[in-house]
Formats: sequence, C-alpha cells, structure tokens
Amino acid sequence: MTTPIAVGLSAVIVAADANAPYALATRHADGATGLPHGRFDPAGHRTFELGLRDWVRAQTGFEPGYVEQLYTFGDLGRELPLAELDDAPTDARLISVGYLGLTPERTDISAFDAVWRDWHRYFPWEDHRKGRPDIINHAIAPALLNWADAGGKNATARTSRIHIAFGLDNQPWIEERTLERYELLYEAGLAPEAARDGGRKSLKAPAEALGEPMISDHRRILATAIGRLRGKIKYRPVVFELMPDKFTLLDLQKVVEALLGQPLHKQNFRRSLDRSELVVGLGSFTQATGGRPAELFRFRREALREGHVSGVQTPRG
Amino acid sequence: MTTPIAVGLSAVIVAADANAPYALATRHADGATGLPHGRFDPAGHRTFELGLRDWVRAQTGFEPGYVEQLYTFGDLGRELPLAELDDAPTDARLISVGYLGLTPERTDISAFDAVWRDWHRYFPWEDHRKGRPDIINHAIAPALLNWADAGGKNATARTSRIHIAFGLDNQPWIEERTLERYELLYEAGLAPEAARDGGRKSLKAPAEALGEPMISDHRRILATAIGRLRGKIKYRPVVFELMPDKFTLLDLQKVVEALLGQPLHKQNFRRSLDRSELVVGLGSFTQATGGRPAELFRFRREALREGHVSGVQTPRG
DNA sequence: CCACCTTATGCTCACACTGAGCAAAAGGGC
DNA sequence: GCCCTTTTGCTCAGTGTGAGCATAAGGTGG
Repeated sequence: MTTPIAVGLSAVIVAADANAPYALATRHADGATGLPHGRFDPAGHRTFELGLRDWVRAQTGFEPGYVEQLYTFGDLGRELPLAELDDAPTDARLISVGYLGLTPERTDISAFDAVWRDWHRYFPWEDHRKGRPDIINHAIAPALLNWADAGGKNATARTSRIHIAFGLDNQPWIEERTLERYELLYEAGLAPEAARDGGRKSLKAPAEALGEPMISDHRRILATAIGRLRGKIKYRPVVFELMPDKFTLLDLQKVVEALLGQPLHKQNFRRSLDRSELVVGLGSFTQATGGRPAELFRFRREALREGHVSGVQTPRG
Repeated sequence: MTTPIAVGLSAVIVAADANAPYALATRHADGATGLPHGRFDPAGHRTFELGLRDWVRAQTGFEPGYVEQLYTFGDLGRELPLAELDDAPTDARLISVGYLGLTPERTDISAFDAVWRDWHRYFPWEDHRKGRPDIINHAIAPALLNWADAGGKNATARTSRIHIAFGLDNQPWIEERTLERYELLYEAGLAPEAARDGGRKSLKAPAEALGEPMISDHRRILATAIGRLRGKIKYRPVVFELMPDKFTLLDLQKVVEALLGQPLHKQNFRRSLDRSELVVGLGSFTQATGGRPAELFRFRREALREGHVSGVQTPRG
C-alpha cells in the first residue's frame, strides 16, 4: 500500500487598525498558537476554497470575504506536529495549502479558542514604522552572520542573502521579503521551529528577538501571507477589504502603514489616492481625530468594475 | 474508507526566441497535447519540486533550471481525463500543482513524445505584437457577449468582466490577464474543455479563434503560467533565464515582446536596460542582424547578488 | 477670549523618468 | 556610390514623485 496523502488547509485571516495588523490565531493545549486550519475532505469539499471557508466558519464563527490562495507546501519534515492534532493516520504525507483572507473588523471570537494577534509578535523585526528595530542589528544580524561564516564554501552566498533580506550593508529594506527573512532564520537554526523539526541545532540568540513560534509550518504560511499582502497592496486595491464602510484618510494611511511596517508621507499618500479615484468623500466629518475634523470617505467599489486597479503608492519600490 | 487523494505535478516549461514563445508539450494517443506531468510520490519525493524535476527529466531528458510554483488546483470536475492516464485508482480525488520552468534553449526532445509549441496555438488571442488580433472583435467578443446577455441578472457583471478582460469598450488590454480570459471562455462554454468536462453546452464560435485544447486542466495551468511570467518579467530579471549566454539587445527585446505579446519601443527599451545595469556589453559584435552590426551583451548574474531586481520596462502598467 | 496643541488640507518646486520621435552611424547588396 | 537595414545617440515635452511650507479648523487650559 502506498503512503496516503492528506491535504491541510490553513488560513491567514488578516484584520488591521491604526495600531497594528492582526492575524487570527488559534490556541493549542501547550500554549502554542497556530492558524485556523483543517483537513481537506476529498469526498465532501468541491473546492479548496469552500473547504477552507467551512473550517474558518467552524473555528471562528464568521465568513471570510476576500480569500486568495497563497502557496502549497509539500516538503517533508516541517509539518510533523500537525498530524498529531488530527485523527487521521499519522503515516500520511501531509501537504499544506495556505490561504489569505481579509476582513474589515476583528469579529468577536470570544466563544472560540482563538485570538486576534498583532502579527509583529511573530515577526518583531518586521515593524519599521518607528524606524528600523534595534533587534536587527543587535541580535538577528550578528547571529545570522555567525551562521554564514560557519558555512564553509557557502559563506559568501549566505552573507549576501542575509544582506539583501535584512537590508544590511546599504541594501534597502524591502518589506515584501518577509518569507525570505523567516526562512533564513529557520535555515540558520535560529527559529525555534527548526530545532523542533529536528536536524538543526538551535543557535543562540535572544528569544524575544526571534518572535514567537507557531505550531507546524504555520509561521511560514503567515510570513508568506504578509509578503504577498505587502506586495499586492501596491498594485491592487485590496486594503479596502480591511477597512470599514467609512473611514478617514488617516485611518487608511495608518492601516497601510501597519501592513507595510513602514511610515508613509502623508500629503503624497493623499495625492496618490486622489488621482486613483478609488475613494470618494462623503461630505460628512468626524472630529474623533483630536485635531481639525477629517472628512469621511468610502471605497468606490465600482472602481473595480471600471478597471481601476491600482493600489496605494509607496516610496521607491 | 475515505476517498484517497492523488497529487499531480504539471510543468509549464517555457523557452522563447525572436519569433515566438514556446511551451513544452507532450503528445497523447488521440492527438491531443498536454504538459509534462506525473504523479507526486508521497513516499519517494522529499519535495514537490524534486518530484517535478524527476518527471520532467524522465519525459523530456533535461534538467530545468529556474522553477517556481504557480498554483494548486483542486476543484472537482476539471481534471477527470488525467486520472485515466495513470495506473492509480480512478476513485482518487485529483489535485493538480502547476509549476513554471524556464530554459534558455529548446533542447532536443526528438527522442521523446514531446514537442515545443508556440503557445499562441493554444491562445491565439494573446498575440498583439502585430496589433490586436481580429478574432477578438470578430469571433470571441460577440460569442462572449452573447453568453453574457443570456446571464439574466448576472448579465451586467459578465459584460463588465468581459470588457475588462479583453480590453473592449476603451478598456486597456492588460497582458497579465491571461487566466482571466481563458476562464471566461471556459465558463461561457466556448472552450472545448468545458464541453468535455460536462455540464456546459459548447457554444458556437469558430474553432480556430478559440485555440487548441489540452488534456485535463493543462490549458488552465498554461494560462496561469503565461500570466505569471508576463507579470514577473516586469519586476524581476527573469527574462535572462530564457536567453543564451550572449545576445544582442534586439534579441532580448524580441523575446520580451514574444512573451508579452506586445511590441515595445526600441530606444526606450534600451535606455531602461542601460539604467538597470542588468547587462554588460562584451565589446564583440555580430553582423547577423542584416544591418549595422550589434554589440553582444551578457546578463550580469552578479546583479542578482547586488539586489538589482528590476525587470524590463514596459509602457504604462 | 486667546495662545497653543493637534490634525486636515492645499500648494509649490526640483528632479527623475516616460513616451515619442529625429538623426546620424555602420554594416551589406547591387 | 546609392539604397536598405539595424544600431545607437540625443532631444523634448509631459507626468509623477519626494519633500517641504503654509494655512485651515477643531479642542483645551488659562
């Protein structure tokens, strides 16, 4: 008999407000967190997406709107603990299909064993809104470069990968490279998951600099989701899936900044929005801002039908 | 006993020259063509990519260089005929993971039952190098709009999807939307595959306008590959994976044009390449061009290490 | 009521890049 | 030497970008 295959569906459900970007996480017995996920049912689910929606609904009680497939992970050895969580035969080969879902509000999930988590808790090095985090230069870079030096004839290649991924040595910080950065940490044995999955020794580095791990390969899927979202936001109007019906331009900017982990120039942000014709002013104002009242805007959903498909402008690229 | 799952790995192997973009296709008994593909072996393959490379090597005799995952298709009902080609149990649920591979030359595959095919044979409406193909306005658009009108309350939505996908009604033609266009044809029952997969009637439209079908869902995977490649070429230097060691700037431009299905402005193309620092002149010249001899260039592979990751410039966006 | 804080919004300006085209250079063929 | 072809250099107007200055319009504490 051949090895059976099991397909796991995992969802990164994202919400965001002016303070932070959030991912929906489920709690597990040992205190670890993971993503909402479940097994794809080959007999009952007509498509992956329908299966995923079923699982998310069951585990968190709401229907995700925007959903897109991220990536399918199939490598051996990074998914082991997940198999134990299910009732399926543990000899099955587990394949993991990751999805990204966006929702405009952090729905009430108190009835479920789930929690909305600022995703920087898992990736503390990704938040550059208040400047480059110190942990990169003080903890992460030294540990990684240490690993690179120990790479023998791979040392040069490793070093240049690290420079490019983390923006060392005059390289720019490119926010989409989230997965590249996480994978480097995993490969270098700095991510706790690497030690857990066996093989590599866990190197020394301050734990708080390396972020909280997740079960199975979920942190990898989360990293993929963040990178994809950061890229997509620039050329498709997907931010609006994360916004309430009415919002001020500063609200919108803060959400974009939270997602990108990068501050933006206010006036230029507005100007590019103006030109994009993606939003319209409603004529009403809110003074909840603490300063001059701000006009409320809404997303012109018709714009999607008109082929206006730009995203938000961000410096350089 | 639950329904078993089988994972099919399919590869779109792309090559290109000044005349056309090519995809590697395999021939089947009834004259139909498909993509190189095989079953993922959960016991023998450590990763999808390694499995895929095995299959491609076995079916075409060469080792693809650049490889990237495209998408995982899991919907019921579009993959049936493939199951019959294999010896696996036909009650299995088939999942299809598509990959894109790039190669600088059309290797000799005469020993295999395979052929390099201009991909426009499958998608004749995608080649706009000599202007917008007549078949769009004469055959495709009328048939699609006909289907839209029959859509009852979906008619408006269908019409606008068609306009946006095929650049009707003053909408721009966006070359990346390859999959969107193919899926519209499939949904409308115009693609022969739709009738084959059952359910939908095959509508009337001149067969030569609709392109040649492929087995299983392979034309869908090919469409995905083309769209992805067309997008990626613009922000990553992937064209060079399709070029020989030495080439003239016109060679490069012709290859880009073949991939995009769109003509480019020569001087501006050169200027942007200049600025990108992705290529260096070799100081030697070729007079195989029929005019003034052209300098030969090579790709500066070091540029990848330096973080120069731009692609080729194309008009607008 | 005023000085002062906060945020919103309008506007300017230098600079870079883009789209488009003109023109000269440098081969081959007759 | 003339004509054809393709390469290569250059110009120029228009547009978008990055950055900053200035003003508007609320609230608050004296």
